[in-house]
Amino acid sequence: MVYNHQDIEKKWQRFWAENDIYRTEADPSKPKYYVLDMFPYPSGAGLHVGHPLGYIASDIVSRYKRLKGFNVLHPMGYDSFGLPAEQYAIQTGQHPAVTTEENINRYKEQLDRIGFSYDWNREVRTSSPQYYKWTQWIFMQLFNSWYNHDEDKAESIDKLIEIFSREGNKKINAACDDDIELFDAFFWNKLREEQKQEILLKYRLAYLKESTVNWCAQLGTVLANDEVVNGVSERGGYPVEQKKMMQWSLRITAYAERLLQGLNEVDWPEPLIEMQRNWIGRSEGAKVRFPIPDTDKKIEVFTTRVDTIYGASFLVLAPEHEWISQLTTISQKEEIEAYVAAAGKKSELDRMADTKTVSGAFTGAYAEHPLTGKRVPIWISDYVLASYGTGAVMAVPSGDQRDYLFAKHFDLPIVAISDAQDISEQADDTKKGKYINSDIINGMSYQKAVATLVSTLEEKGLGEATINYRMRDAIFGRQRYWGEPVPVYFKNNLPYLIDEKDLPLLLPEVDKYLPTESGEPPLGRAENWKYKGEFEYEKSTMPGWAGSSWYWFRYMDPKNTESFASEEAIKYWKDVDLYIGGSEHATGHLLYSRFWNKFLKDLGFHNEEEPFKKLINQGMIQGVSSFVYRIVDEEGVGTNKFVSFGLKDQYRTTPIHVDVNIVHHDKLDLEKFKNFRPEFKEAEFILEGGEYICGHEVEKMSKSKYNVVNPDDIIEQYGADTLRVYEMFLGPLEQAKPWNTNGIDGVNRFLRRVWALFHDQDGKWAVSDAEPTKQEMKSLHKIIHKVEEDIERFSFNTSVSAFMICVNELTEQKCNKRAILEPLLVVLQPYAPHITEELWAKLGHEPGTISQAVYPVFESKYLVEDEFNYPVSINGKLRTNILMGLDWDQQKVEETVLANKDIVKHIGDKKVKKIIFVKGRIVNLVV
RNA sequence: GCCUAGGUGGUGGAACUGGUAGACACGCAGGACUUAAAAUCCUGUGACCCUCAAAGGUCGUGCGGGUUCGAUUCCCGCUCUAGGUACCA
Repeated sequence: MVYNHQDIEKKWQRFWAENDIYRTEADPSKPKYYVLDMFPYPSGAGLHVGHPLGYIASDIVSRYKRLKGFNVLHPMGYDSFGLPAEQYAIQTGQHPAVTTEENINRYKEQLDRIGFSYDWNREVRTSSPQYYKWTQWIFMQLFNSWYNHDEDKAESIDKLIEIFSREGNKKINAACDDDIELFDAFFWNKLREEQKQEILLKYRLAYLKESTVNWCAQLGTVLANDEVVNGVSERGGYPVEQKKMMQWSLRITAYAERLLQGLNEVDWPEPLIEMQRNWIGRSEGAKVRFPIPDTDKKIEVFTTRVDTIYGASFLVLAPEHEWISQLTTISQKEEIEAYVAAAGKKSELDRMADTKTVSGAFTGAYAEHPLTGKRVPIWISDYVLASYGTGAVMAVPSGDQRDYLFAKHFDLPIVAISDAQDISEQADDTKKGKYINSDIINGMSYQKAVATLVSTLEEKGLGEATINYRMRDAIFGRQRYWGEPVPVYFKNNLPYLIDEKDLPLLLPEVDKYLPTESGEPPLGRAENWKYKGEFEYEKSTMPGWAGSSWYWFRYMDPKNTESFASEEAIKYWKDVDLYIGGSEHATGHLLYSRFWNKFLKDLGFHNEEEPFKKLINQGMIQGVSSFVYRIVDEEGVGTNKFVSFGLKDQYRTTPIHVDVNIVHHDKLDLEKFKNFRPEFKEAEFILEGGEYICGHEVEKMSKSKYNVVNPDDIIEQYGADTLRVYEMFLGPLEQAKPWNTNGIDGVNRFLRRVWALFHDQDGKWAVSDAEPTKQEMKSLHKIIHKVEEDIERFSFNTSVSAFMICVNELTEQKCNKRAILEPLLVVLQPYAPHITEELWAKLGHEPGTISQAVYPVFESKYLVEDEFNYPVSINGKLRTNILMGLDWDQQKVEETVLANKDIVKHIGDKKVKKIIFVKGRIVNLVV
């Protein structure tokens, strides 16, 4: 019987589903292992061959860990709220829920064909009310919490109210809005309910505030910082402008320090950790206040170089700074207003593109230098960003290149502050040398100067050491339809949570998915949509990342109606041991998830500071586009003649993308090409060696480039097992690589050889119960050891190679012995589950047990000692070229060889060709 | 500019803590089976030199140095590629 992948794979996939083979239950008698894939957004295009790469890797790890006796949680679900379904709904009127359902079904079908070991009983969909009920519920907890910096955790808002009514807010060290005013208990207790709510809103972790947001007019919504890339929207690439709006935000900045510290305890790729560090952007420095004479105002600046304070010859405010209009003198009013208006009109993109030209305007006002008391002019310029620090800087032209250019341009004083500085051509930010022109720190070194200045400023009440973070609070509202409704209603213009009993707050039906005529979000179209028939609901919905910020908890207990996951389930499954997904989520999903995880920990729902202990970024699989070369006539018009790649230089040609599915090994299938597009029906070809050879190029996989390879086609032709093994064989998991099918035949051949081991030349089942030879045992144990080692370090490509070697060796030895083949199937099962299931069942085992049961293959009794261990090199460390990885007694071997230096001819059964000595030590044995 | 990762045959890639560089696979060449093709199997395959052959030699992991008995691996400088990030004070 030949290996028929189509029948075998269908048969086992059905068997697994019908018998619920991969069902997982919490089982305290077994150690748990949680393997998570970043769940997909089910787009209309379906899966291409790049998507399953990470899923295959995680599936291999899952199956392997099961074999090792772990209780493995390996779920899959859908991040099913999102823009494309809504855009489609706007165009067609089709409800996004319908589109989403269809797409999910298609995804499920495609995923099932690859043979994953997901427990589909645990599937989650972020857009289902049973799921988003709990997303809303977590939002309510955020609304009901504040961040206590003294305890370094989130606490209930009730506790805050209690403190307010007892002693006001003077002793509170909270994460809050920066316009807080201090009050005592007496003041608080006298306030009306609305006034209290207004103040509390400034402390809540989910809060509503007038803030500058990234507004994308084309998408009709605001975007979070991580959703804006290079000044345009991440989705669609539309322009984004700054706009002031009342917006829901999450106070993620309260967690900045913990988010940073947590990075030290996770096992993540270094680039990703670095990205998050940069995004959080911690910088140590000082806040310094420059008083404005004749007022009680002080301009606060943030600087990382207080030591240069004596070189501060002017202040610069961002054009958006809120005091500008008050500061500006009458004579400067016109100029300033013109500048502010011009800066406001500039898009983020323009502002970034033009960093060379120096521009700015003088307000006419002066501040007082906090240490020298000298008059310091106040300027505005767009090189100062409103969103960073305090939106104002003290300009030190001698130490900062931007300040230097500004000073040169507007002829402002440049004061050297160190004797080691060279400021003739440009600013010099050296910390070396002795300070000059710097009064109290003259002659000091950097460290001492900073300490002296900070204490002096603190004494005067004009500054203090501080830590500034680049990260901003996360804008949480979206003016969209297809997202979770925010469980909030308004009374007297103030937000209140709906009753927990009323969760989930269902997404209402609307007639169209567009904003209302009055500019309200689509939910404004819902008729009679009022809380208790009376109060207006919040009309914006949650952003795409809301549902994905806690989903790994839901998999632990997906059907729970009492809580987001039961205490027992969380206690057992704890956290994600291995998380596999793309690096594009570095500053979005992965940051927000860590934030929600820490928040839920603070509330006592679990005990893990970090949700994802180990994380792997699978590399992107790019497409390889194929080209045919159409001959162009004198006028430059394309003919219907196509010339093969090697001969194209003899003609005038234009390259045309051709569907990669009709090209194999760069050779074009001429008949299929003629049917590719009607215009090619009568195509003629100039061949080389009887073949038409195509050119190729690596590009991103996309429909328009005809280079999308669909896993279904590969599975149809070669089978899911081949696809799985081949994707692993392609190269290191974390590396980006182009898809090509050039090597797939080799992998397919390997699987057929596995099949052939169990059959004789006529294709009849032929497995013997004979005792294996030492040679055969050696081949087997090499692979067992190698697979274990490779999976532990996520080096899947090398174990595929090892499998090939193993099968070649066994084939050569004509080994058809059960004692060898049975364990071989077990270790191969994670990579190729279908073919191994089939052979496993034929060996007389209960179907399904291979992927379910713990098999003692990895236990030591299967590892035979000593006799397989041959040293190859001896020098403190061992290399085993003959046998991979098995331990051997180094000292013993070394002693033996040294004692018999002249007569050693064999080690084990290997002939020693050469003993290499260096300085009397054996460095290497050539065998 | 800054941060991070990387540069190995015709190709994808091995070489895990410094120890025979190029495993495994693709491709290519030759052969077997076949009327023929496909499939399958066998042999060869880094470059160069030498040899009828066996054998042997030299060079070789982006470039230039260094440490070492020995470097793809460690150190210094440069260069190129990919990803991230940027008036962040």
